[in-house]
Amino acid sequence: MFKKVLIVEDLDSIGFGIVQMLKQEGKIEIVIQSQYCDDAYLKFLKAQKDDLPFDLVISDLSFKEDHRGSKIKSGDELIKILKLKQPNLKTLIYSVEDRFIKIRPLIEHKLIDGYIIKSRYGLKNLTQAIKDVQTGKTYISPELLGFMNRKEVFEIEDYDVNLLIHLSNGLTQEQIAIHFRQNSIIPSSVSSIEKRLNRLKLELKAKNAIHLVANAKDLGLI
Amino acid sequence: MFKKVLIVEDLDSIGFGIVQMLKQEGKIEIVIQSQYCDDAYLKFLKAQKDDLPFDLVISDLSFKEDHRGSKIKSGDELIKILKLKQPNLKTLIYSVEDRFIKIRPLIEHKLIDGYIIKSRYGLKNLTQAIKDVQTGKTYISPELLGFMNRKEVFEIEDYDVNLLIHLSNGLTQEQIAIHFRQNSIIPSSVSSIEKRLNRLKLELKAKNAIHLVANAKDLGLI
DNA sequence: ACCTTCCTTACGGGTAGCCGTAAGCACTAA
DNA sequence: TTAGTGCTTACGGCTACCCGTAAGGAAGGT
Repeated sequence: MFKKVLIVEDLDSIGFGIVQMLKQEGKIEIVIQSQYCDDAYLKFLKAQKDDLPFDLVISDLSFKEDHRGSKIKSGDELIKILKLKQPNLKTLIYSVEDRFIKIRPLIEHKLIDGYIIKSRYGLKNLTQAIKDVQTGKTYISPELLGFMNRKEVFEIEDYDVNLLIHLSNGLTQEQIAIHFRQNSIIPSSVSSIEKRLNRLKLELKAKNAIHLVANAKDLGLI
Repeated sequence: MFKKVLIVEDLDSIGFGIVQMLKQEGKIEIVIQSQYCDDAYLKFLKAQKDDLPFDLVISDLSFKEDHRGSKIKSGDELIKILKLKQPNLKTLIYSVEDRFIKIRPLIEHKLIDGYIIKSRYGLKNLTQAIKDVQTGKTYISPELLGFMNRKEVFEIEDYDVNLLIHLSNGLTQEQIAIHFRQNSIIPSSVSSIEKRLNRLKLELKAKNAIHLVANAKDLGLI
């Protein structure tokens, strides 16, 4: 049974909802809440130092920037750091993000013990996830299970994403080639860039460059 | 003082958070919750029929589709219908949407009595909004106030949005022209389409068509 | 009627992108 | 060494797009 849980969630309505729910369930002794990744990190260190470490962290993925700039920008970054400090820590992500392309790396790299999509029944799924993780299992939201077995490995590398970003910023292929050459990114020739874009158009089923960038944005690639 | 409030919010964690908060405040007698626009509409009609109508509706803007298809797709649609049924109804939108281009029409058309952005302090703002609306005022989230006075009227019409959507779907200007001609949308010539796109590129500060579509997507125009 | 203005449309020259072909180069296996 | 493979690069023809110019037409004012 988890004793001490850290909730990291920027939106107060959701954080409040989770905390209230956990309190009503009444199974977890200490529930601490934080609205900033950096603040969560400090609370985590403090707890370790006081010899009262957390045994579960539930975090959102993306956090709005505000006047307090945060050094840690996202939930997966935060968890990566926390796991380094305390490898036996259990971690859950609770996020509206439902694009599998964003979620898959988190699961495959065994960064997290569960991924719950914030949905109509997200809270219910979250309580189930907590139970599963307690018994050593991994929890994946039911919406995602259908994707888990398909491997259709989108062979999209950082290079491709980089290329698409430059394209979406209005650079011509020529300009991208020059930029790549200046920054020693290979391949850098216009010809190779064309070739890459062709492959991407095939993979993302795009008719032309505009369509390609639009699809990449919809998928959350860029 | 509001007696009966309807909360329309698909994500259970948020709906739960709002309801718990209102209960703790203890100023509203009846709080009813719904996770679907269609269901909310039915509950609303039922309340009218029973002569116990709602006097405030707090709704999200966008709702995830799920196995139950909903006829009413968004919070603003819902509110539009409810206001027809009961013109004195007070309405608030509570949403993560913070792009002013999406929010402005709701405010300008006097569709809503307040807009609260779900943020770190969204719940606090929501309670303030409820108070303001009770006294006949309109509430706008502080994040938006800076934009309210600027009018820099983006002269972007449905025609332009339509055009951008076709473009983002990979149609060539030629194909769009043919489509427009077939559907009696004017102007329909390639030349006019080029001219429109030029104007849009100026307004959205885009270097080329790819950049234009990317910017339009970021702004939430398409 | 005539002119002005605004919008739509047409056309033509220059440019970026698309597509196929092929040369250059590194690495591997026979 | 030689042949084969895979990746990068170069080039040329074709298409789509970009941009300026100008003709045609509708609406409104004098």
